[in-house]
Amino acid sequence: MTRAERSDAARNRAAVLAAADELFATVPEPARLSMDDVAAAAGVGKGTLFRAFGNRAGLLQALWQRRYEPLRYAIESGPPPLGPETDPRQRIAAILDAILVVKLDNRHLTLAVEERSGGTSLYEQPQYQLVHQLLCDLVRAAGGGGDSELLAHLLLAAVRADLLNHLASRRGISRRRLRAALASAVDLVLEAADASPPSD
Amino acid sequence: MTRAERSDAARNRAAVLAAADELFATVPEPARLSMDDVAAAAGVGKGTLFRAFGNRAGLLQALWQRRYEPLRYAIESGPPPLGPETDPRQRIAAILDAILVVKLDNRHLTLAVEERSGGTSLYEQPQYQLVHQLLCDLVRAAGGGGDSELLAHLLLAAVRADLLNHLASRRGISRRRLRAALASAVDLVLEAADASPPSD
DNA sequence: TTGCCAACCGGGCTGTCGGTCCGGATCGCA
DNA sequence: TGCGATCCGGACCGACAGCCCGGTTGGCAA
Repeated sequence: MTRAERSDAARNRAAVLAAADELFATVPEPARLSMDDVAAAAGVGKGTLFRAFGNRAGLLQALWQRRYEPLRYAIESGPPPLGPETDPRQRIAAILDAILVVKLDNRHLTLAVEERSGGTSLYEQPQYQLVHQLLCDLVRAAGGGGDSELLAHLLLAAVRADLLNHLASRRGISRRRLRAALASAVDLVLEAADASPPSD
Repeated sequence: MTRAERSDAARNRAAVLAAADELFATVPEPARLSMDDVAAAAGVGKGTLFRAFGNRAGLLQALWQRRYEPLRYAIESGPPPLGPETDPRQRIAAILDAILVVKLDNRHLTLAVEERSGGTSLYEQPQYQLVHQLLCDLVRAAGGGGDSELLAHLLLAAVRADLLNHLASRRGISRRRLRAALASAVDLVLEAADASPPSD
């Protein structure tokens, strides 16, 4: 049984989240943003920061979760095209498009979140595994005859933060073009998967 | 004009390459392999190591280049299916398959190479840009009607080192299954791109 | 063979950063 | 108002990339 958080702890936690959010939005290179920076910006000691979030990854997870929460909810129990009542193929496209947009809107943060740090890679994060599992099911439901598990990984590889960041920030490719290309690619893969029946 | 390397420098350079190759092949977590470790294993001072390769990224590049060289040569001027005389669509498949295999055979090394370190991401490496450019051209030549530049990025995203490492090492997925899934995915994308004529 | 100097060697040193620690302050309940 | 559990904060630690510089060595010229 975890006891309720003391009021000062809650206050500090909120201050850290706010300051970190602000920092990640403005800083040019998220990897260069140190925990000391965050603590200083939040007007809080480093110890406080680490007690509240465990480690850097924990802080990043907390930040990302707040950003991702609305989308997660929309996918789990919202109306079409994200919600469960949608045709699988359209839902896959809608979900990937939504993820693309959220990641673009939070480039630096997602970049930091997906950064390999410690021993944990992107693929071990529960966030990733959840989406992957969902996509797996949807691909199967959409009649994909191939290796749905790996295909789901490939779909998600298309919206990796560093790729998006490179294309959008470094190369200056417009959001519209990115969305169009992703939609087209997804469409092609699923369309074709549907056209060719399972071989065994 | 760069002067020729002194013989002791060449010897040390070779010792470092050999030792590092060995280390990256055996170590479980390449990110944990420090420059001190490499220097010690090579029986060389750290200063020597940094003078020879500039920084960690330089060492990794040198190691990777040696591994990648044969493939690069085969692609640039070898016989089919990798060489220039191949039908574009088959060549794309062959190149991606070959890259997949090389990366699987040098998991830890490629993992370290593609690790984002300093300010440079995978997408800024000349190695990547070369392959990307080639794939671009091939996709166009294969009659892809869509955004060939972005499509080439998506194809390469399918063989990212951390994805492969996760699937092969962590999840224990067989090489055969990986190759089959990749081939199938590539085929689907190109097949479909070919079937649907350019929209504008 | 010898002398000379530029190139090279090596490992100690620095700066940075994630993470820990613990004495002191604070909260909240009785 | 008293008291203990909880929390605060910044000094501290270990790890690591990269720099520095006094000492050494290779290789050319005389």
